[in-house]
Amino acid sequence: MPTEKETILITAALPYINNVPHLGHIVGSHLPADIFYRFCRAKGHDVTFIGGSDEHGTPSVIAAQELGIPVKQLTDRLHAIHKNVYKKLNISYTNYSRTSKSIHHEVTKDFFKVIDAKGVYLHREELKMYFCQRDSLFLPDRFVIGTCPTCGYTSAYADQCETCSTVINPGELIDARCRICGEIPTYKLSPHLFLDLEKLSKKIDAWVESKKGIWNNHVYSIAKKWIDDGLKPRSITRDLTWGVSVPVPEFKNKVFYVWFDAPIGYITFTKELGNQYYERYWKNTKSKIFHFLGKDNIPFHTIFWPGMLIAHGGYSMPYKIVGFHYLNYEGKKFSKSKGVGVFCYNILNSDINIDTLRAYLTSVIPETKDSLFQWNEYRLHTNSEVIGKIGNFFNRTLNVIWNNFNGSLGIDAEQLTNNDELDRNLISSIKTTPEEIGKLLFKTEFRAAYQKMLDYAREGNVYLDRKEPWSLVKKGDLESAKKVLYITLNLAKSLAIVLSPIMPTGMQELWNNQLNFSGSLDTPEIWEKASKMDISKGHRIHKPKPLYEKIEIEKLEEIKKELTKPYNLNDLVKE
RNA sequence: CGCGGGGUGGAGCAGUUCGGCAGCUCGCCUGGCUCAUAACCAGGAGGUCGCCGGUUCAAAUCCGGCCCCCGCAACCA
Repeated sequence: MPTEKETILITAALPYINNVPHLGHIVGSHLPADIFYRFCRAKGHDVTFIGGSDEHGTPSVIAAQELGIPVKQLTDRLHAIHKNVYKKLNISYTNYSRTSKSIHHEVTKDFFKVIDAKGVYLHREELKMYFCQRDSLFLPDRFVIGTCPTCGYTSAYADQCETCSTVINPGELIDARCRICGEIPTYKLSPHLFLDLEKLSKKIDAWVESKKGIWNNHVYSIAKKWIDDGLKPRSITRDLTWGVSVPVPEFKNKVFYVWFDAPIGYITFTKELGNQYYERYWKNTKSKIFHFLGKDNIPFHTIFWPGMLIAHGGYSMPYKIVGFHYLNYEGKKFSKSKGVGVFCYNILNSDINIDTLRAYLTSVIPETKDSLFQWNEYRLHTNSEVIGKIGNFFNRTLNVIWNNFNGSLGIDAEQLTNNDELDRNLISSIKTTPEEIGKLLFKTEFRAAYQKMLDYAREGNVYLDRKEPWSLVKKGDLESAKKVLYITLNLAKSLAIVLSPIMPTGMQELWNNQLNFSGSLDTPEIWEKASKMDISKGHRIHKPKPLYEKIEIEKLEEIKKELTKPYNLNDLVKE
């Protein structure tokens, strides 16, 4: 039965480019989005996967300034690193772009102009801001440092003290000075544009309400709570030069707030692929847009971004906001400043197996609460689950066929007569399990789906142990042995397909070089084949060999050392 | 009393809607088996279900109070 073909756009949260990504970023959006994308493609949906670097905003400007380089150089360099890291991890973006591109500036301005022309959802307000006379620049709060009125920390920001976490109100900071030049800033009025979320509140609420049961509970609750607390107008402009300039004469020296321009990137990066993509996903009420992101991003994707879309009125609304919790590292938080964690820059030069890393990470995707990355768990997972259960099943099936039947069984499903209960159970499992796994994946329940894949492999192992085809061969009962192996060979084919979204490289190698099937596991609608017993009579496999290497403790130490090596941002962006 | 999510053997989770012997996978120990990169089978150790109190024949589950972790708190993104 062919499933209904859906039109699906998948996005992973745009990583903010003031540093290199760590594993928490990978597991919290890029990886699940990629698994989902690969699954949807295999299922035959019309699907596209986009993302890109979020380059604008104060933190990049400050980071660049501290390194003494132009901000463009910083983001050029970091964008390249991000792009390479995702490629290395087999994150198969259809388009991984960046917000500094001119097309994005145009799309953002157009988006703004449509809202502006309606004259309903935007208004201006004067804000009292720090202003540096020497730089003749309004200073965002993070550009102003001074002494915290609560704890006396001398490098506190104007909005919040990093040491004692106190929120500092405008004007309270002692000895305020410009972070760029050290000058004592004045305080003066600056006009800004605001998006009136209060006015949009009812519509946002109705939309959120319609997502009950589709979104995960915590995503729905967070959105609902924000609305119940009362939405307030939010400024969408900043006194910076790095960003998308505001196409209004009065605001010509300002840029859009990064949180205004960044989500519009989802539209830009689709449009970049061609107008037909843009029309199909963003101008089509039937398209389903899935946003994958970490929990810190939930309010922005459930409130602010939909508010923008409603105010604009001309685009499809997101279908599902898939929010994840955080991954911790060996019991601590990932921290770039403290050097805790795995920094993906190191992955570029590492020979760590990407499939097994992806598999372990899938098993700890923080779907319902924060979870833990632990090196030894990675080793154990690889050795006992990926190799012991999955790899071993492939290996023993293929080896027995190779060693005793010269790689070809010479039968097909027609010859499966006189099946006993064990045979019937496994055959029935092949017919139904891929669909069950698919349902879980479509519901973005990745851990449960992966667990089912492992159980599926286990079923094959148990069947082999019960049937002992190697003993049947010894006894001379070749017909029975062939039957058993024909069923397990079909299971192997099925497993390769369902596992491919998580372990794309190894499964593809198995598919072509060992199972000896042609073509790619990316082929649309290949998922249907996973529930078929359709291997032909004359099919001949190739010589089997192990797909993955076991990780010994010494090897683990080596990988760990390599991947946790501290890096110097300065060296990465200046070379 | 700011809000939300979470707290169940070492790890990841299910069970809480609607109370009924605390379960699954991995790890650890013992034994069996062996085609395979040691899978599978049998057995075992390991838990105050965050804490305190209440309701009940019976509480992980219902009620009240509290603690801890994480995120958010709108000019950090």
